[in-house]
Amino acid sequence: MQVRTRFAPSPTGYLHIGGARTALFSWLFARANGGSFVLRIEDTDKERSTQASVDAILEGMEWLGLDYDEGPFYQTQRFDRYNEVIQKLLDEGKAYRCYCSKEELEAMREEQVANKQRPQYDRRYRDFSGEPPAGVAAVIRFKNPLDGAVVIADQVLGQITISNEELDDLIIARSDGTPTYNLTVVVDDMDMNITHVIRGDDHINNTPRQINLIKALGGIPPIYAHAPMILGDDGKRMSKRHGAVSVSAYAEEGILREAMLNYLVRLGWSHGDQEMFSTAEMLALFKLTGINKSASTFDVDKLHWLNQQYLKEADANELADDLAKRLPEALQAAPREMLLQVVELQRERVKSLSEMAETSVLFFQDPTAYDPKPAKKFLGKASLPILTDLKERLAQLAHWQAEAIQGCIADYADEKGLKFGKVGPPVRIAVCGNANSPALDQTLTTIGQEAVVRRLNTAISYIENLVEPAS
RNA sequence: GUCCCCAUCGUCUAGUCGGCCUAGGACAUCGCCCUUUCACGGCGACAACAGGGGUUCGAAUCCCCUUGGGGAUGCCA
Repeated sequence: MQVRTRFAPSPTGYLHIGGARTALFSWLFARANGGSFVLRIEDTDKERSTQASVDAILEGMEWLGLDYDEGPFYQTQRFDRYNEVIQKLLDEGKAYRCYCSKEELEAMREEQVANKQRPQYDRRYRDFSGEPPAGVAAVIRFKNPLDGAVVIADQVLGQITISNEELDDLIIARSDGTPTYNLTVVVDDMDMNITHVIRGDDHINNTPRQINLIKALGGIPPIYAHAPMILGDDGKRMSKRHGAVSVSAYAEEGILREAMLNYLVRLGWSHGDQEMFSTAEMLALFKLTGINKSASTFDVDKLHWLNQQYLKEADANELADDLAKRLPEALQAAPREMLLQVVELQRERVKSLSEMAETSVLFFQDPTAYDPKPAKKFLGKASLPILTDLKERLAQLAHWQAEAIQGCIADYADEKGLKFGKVGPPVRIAVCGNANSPALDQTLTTIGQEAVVRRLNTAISYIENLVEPAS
């Protein structure tokens, strides 16, 4: 059997973490089994669907590298087909028109809740044959079986049984004639020959309705696999409240694609104790049975850790390209060689590319201010002779290389009977503006002799102009 | 309220059909080491089988109940 999976988002927002993981699972399962992966946009809710959301979802998928073999199909372009199916159901007596208004249904629900009954449409029009009320636009409802039960053989949750008594006659076409979700999913999954439906377990409750619908249409239900939800750090369903939940926000932050995929795949799925998975490994190891049953919580710290791991391994040229783009505009023309050096110095020190860009400005631009705390400590009158002497020596260094620079500073410290810890920090603050920069010798090497000397001069005049505090 | 699902460290999880689990790994946190800073790295510490009943020679693993959490209960998907 040719495996066919699908990802079927509704375009009512960006591609969020949960959706991305569902897509990843579907994609992995299709690819791992030599099957096809279909993308379908479920845009039947015209009120909430937007083109911007479609674009955002497509972009997110592309960034993640989740390529699809067919689609994107848009449900709004398949209304003729849905109407055909609805008509067929009507003709066969498997569906009927219901003339209840939204207000009536609302009142019915309220009364049932007040009487501690389960809210359910009372099927008053199920066998109606009289004269329909005038001026009411009907909805079309599916005649759900009245007894028996639906059994779902879920690939991750196991067997789930739901009594038909719990299910009411769901609306398959709105009063304006447009089809609703449960109908369109069923028609599409059948028409597109979907064999495995992998989706979030918030859909578990829809599954028995859909199975009943499929059976009424003479189809064979696909195999279902409901992945647990991803929750925010407060245990609630992920939403904007929890900070960045869109995949593209992480792309912007400078999370590597590989890190994102790795994080996503480990959220609710595991293979023993293994933490790191390349895409190839995921494809080789992914199985639906490895998916967890319980919901998991999104943890951005672990994502960042993973990102750092991938940053260490990433291609230097690609990182340099990205770094240049993220630098302030005036600095983007920095020499390639220098960008590559900066990447090497920074890749182990940062958790994201945006952080790398922020902390790398100092290589390309003289400090515009000194970090107050370390400046107060190391850029005082006491440092003046050190900086002045070192500036002279560094300016005369014939070979501007890390080893020579290191030797120059160390020799100076030796001669003066100073510890390196007395000499290094003032130079660091003077040149970098702050106290947390990469190894001093390599940093100076990368910044370049001319700029270093210039920066030391600036720091020297800064100190000379300091108003000596009354002591 | 009703229905469905879930339940191991703060978080992600390991835990092949009950014994090798005085519960392992990773992130986070905290120490120590490395180090001119910050990181990286190394070593170590802290930290969990929700509770109660069973079944069994033996249960984190099986059953039941309770509790807790999530989802659904839409002319949203």
